[in-house]
Amino acid sequence: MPELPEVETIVRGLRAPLVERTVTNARIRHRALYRRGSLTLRHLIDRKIESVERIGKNAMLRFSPSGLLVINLGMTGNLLVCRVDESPPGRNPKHLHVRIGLDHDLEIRYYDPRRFGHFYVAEQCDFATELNIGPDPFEADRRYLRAILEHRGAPIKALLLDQRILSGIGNIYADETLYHARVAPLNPGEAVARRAGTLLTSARAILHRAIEHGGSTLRDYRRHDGSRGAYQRFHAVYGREGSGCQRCGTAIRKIVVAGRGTHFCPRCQK
DNA sequence: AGCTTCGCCTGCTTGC
DNA sequence: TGCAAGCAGGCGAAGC
Repeated sequence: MPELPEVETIVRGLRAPLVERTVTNARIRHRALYRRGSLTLRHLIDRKIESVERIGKNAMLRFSPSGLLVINLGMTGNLLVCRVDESPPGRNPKHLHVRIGLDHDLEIRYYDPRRFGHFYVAEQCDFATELNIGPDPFEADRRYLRAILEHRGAPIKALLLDQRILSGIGNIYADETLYHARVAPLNPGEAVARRAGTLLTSARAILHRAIEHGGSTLRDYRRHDGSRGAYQRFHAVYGREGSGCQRCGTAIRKIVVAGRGTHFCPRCQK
């Protein structure tokens, strides 16, 4: 489940091999991989990759003279760059859904077992309205978050997962952020609005440290070169139900919030 | 409008 | 051992 740290890691790895490359051809196996309103990948042929960026949990390529490609990796999406005739180890060809041919005999490959990912091609795009991407925790400030939380009654866990409010946080880092901030996941937004600054500080600390470790690899996620992230070793609550809280020893509990498995310490998160 | 639930999708785990 | 059911969840759509 690639979240901000995983996508940031992938994007950093793809930048050097991709910038200045020109698209020569493109094949996509399922039209359903396009997000609603997207142009086709063919629109990008003969355009040159100008930059490789991260927007929330999405990888984005900007092209010259114009155009952009936003890739959402869903839960199990994988991006890599390789030679056209190469078959990377550990990747099942039946999950290869998109190939974008480049000059220098390179190509971008998109593997995705569950096909929850989406491609979006456009000349330009308003991320907030067209793609539901708000500021990420490094861009947002305390006042912004507080103003939104103040009049929301949904559990803070659900609000942290809402990409329109803050982008980049998924299930793992929502739980880790709430633990770090000592905020209980079922607290309504309005009840924790005062703690918006703490939440942002915690999110940044968690995300920053995860990026330093190349993200978390649970099963499918791999870095652009096929290696695994290491941050899963530092998870304080995610996937640790039943074991002791690192701060107080109380057993970590797992409940369902907003349809997601939610892990927290019932004693030190209030 | 805000909140919750559902469905997409398939590999892995669990239970009989 | 083998098979079916259950579980995982990002995100958009539907329902309330």
